[in-house]
Amino acid sequence: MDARAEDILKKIIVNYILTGEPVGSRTISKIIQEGLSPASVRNVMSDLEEMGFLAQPHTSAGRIPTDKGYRYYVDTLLEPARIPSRDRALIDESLSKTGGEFSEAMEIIPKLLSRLTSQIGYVIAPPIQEAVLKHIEFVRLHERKILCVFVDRSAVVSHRLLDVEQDYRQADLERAGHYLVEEFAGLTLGEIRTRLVGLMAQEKATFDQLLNNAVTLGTRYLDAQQDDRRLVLEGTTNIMKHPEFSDMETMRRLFETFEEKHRLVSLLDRCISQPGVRVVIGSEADDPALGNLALVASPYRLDDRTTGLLGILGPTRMEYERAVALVGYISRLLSSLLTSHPH
Amino acid sequence: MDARAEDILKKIIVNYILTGEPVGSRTISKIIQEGLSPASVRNVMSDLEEMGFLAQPHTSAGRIPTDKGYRYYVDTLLEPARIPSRDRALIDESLSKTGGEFSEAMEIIPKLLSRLTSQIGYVIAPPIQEAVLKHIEFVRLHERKILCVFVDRSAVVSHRLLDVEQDYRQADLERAGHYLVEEFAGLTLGEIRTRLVGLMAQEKATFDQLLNNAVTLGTRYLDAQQDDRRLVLEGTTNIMKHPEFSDMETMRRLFETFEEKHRLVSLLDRCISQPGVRVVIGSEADDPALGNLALVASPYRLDDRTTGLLGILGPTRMEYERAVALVGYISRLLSSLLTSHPH
DNA sequence: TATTGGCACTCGATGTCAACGAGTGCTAAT
DNA sequence: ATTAGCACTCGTTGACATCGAGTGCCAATA
Repeated sequence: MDARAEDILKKIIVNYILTGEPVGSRTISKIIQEGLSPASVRNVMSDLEEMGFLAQPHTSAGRIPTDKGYRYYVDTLLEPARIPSRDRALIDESLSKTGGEFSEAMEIIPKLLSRLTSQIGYVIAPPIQEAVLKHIEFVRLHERKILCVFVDRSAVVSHRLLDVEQDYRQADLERAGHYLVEEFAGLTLGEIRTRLVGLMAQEKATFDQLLNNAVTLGTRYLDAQQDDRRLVLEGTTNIMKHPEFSDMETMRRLFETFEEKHRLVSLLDRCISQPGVRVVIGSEADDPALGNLALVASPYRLDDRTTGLLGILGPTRMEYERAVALVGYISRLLSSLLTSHPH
Repeated sequence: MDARAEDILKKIIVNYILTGEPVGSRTISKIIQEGLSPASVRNVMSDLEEMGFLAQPHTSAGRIPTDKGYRYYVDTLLEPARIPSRDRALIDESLSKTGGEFSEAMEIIPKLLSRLTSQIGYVIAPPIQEAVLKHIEFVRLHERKILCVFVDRSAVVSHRLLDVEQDYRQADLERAGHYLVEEFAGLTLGEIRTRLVGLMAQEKATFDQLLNNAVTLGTRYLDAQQDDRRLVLEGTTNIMKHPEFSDMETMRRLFETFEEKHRLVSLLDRCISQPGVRVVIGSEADDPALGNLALVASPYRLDDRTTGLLGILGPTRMEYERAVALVGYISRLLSSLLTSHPH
């Protein structure tokens, strides 16, 4: 792949992203620096097609990028874009309004991403196992039913109904909650689980009633705890604006996917490994529902752990430069907010 | 409107609901009991059109019902349908699994409605003012930030961040929470607000610190409390199955409406007044986004207050008999579960 | 040897036209 | 009051021609 071919590939992709129309040799010939005739451009295009970077919708149409073409573009040809200062101002202001409170950032960031890109914005919260205990509370609802409310350090609240065998008194439940907070506040759920298992292993008889309750209820809660990570999507309707999704049936399946959030989460999760912005294009995400969608994702750090993910989701034909720049900027900003601040 | 016209109107509507095609005079002539020629049927149809019950998509097509036609059908011609016993079994089983726990019924019922009708199912929770205090808890997050967690008797949990002027100690917060529970458990938020206002009115100096904290925080929480009612929608993608919604732009606006839930809530709220199943058809809900949608709604009772709503939302061309029967049955069943059970 | 002008060819998009048929409204006969 | 008959309407379908953007290939060119 020589420099000229790269240049032409890039121009085709940029043009196609802009217009949505297959682009022909004449168009490229006109915008190219060194005067090249359409015929020459055609030769190059033909090569690019043979290499799998371009495709023709039909014989007498121009070329459009394939997923492989986008891939090459994103990996090799992408130039870092500057974020317009008004966008940057909006981001800075919105994020500072959260006061570094993670639970609020979870709401705002997908909205921000969606609004700035006209695509779908999303955020995935860190796995629940890494939530840090701030407060836990058991409330007796009636005879055998207890509500457990868990508060994470970042003010994320989750709760769960527990069916228990015996009838606890509310006062005992409170003491159990207190005990757990005293003992485990500041630890992650994962760590707490380990400790509880350890305690369980010790001989049960040595426990006093309080301890016993606390351990039992704590374990019950952790067991009931699903392994789901909260996912917030915003701007799903934006996808309907793109003409490439005019088929109702595909559309419907796509929206069903959006509703089954866990599927999306597990898909997105695979991107979390390395830091920095990553782009997954269409078929690379081996999920048929995401047929011609691409996603731009970046992990963010919370306390020097990189466990959450944020980004955008849109048609493969999207403005990658802008998207990558925005996602990168927001994830860096969020990370710094979350680590500088007490939460 | 004589009996024969009614009969014909009904047959047209039933047929149209079934097939989705405009229905012509021949079709009706064939299925009518007393032999009537197509020509006679045409005369009646012409009258019905003049009266505004039917319309023609174009001159050489059959007739389709207008909103007014559906209205007449629903009000006058609808015969109570029996619910297939397998559906009934499914409903009974699903609802009994909730154990009468309202918070769980909120999840299950819209799914049930959506699944049984292939439309959109929804439930609106009672207004927050009527929530009955079971437990309240204040958690100090940091200096000026407090998290308030509220638990309703039906295990519905809601929470809110409060910015406060002074730095409370966690122990004080706990005592304040306790005090509120002791004093006000079993009262609705509305009632509690009244009492708190009363307490505030008494001379502040007479309060001890504990009381003072409790009153202040309680009031702060109630003030921060938005007046939003929780709405759960399920099966929104079902709407895409219907050919009458093939236009992407309309579709997009519709889905945006679904996302702005408060708009839907206020729309649905208007139906809450009288008991029993109600049907609102298309234009009657003066919201352009719901263009050719109809909704079937029934309030349900929680403790002899009828304040929640449940039902389905679908195209005006829907099986009203089935829908009305299902919504009625489920709302009656839910009401009885919620009043017989301790929650 | 790389580039380019020229040219035949492909194929979707657009438009026109006729045939079809489902359905209507009207009128005159029953 | 009902209905058979008939002319009329109008969306749908398919055939066909035209247009034009774009291609592939080849021979000429620098």
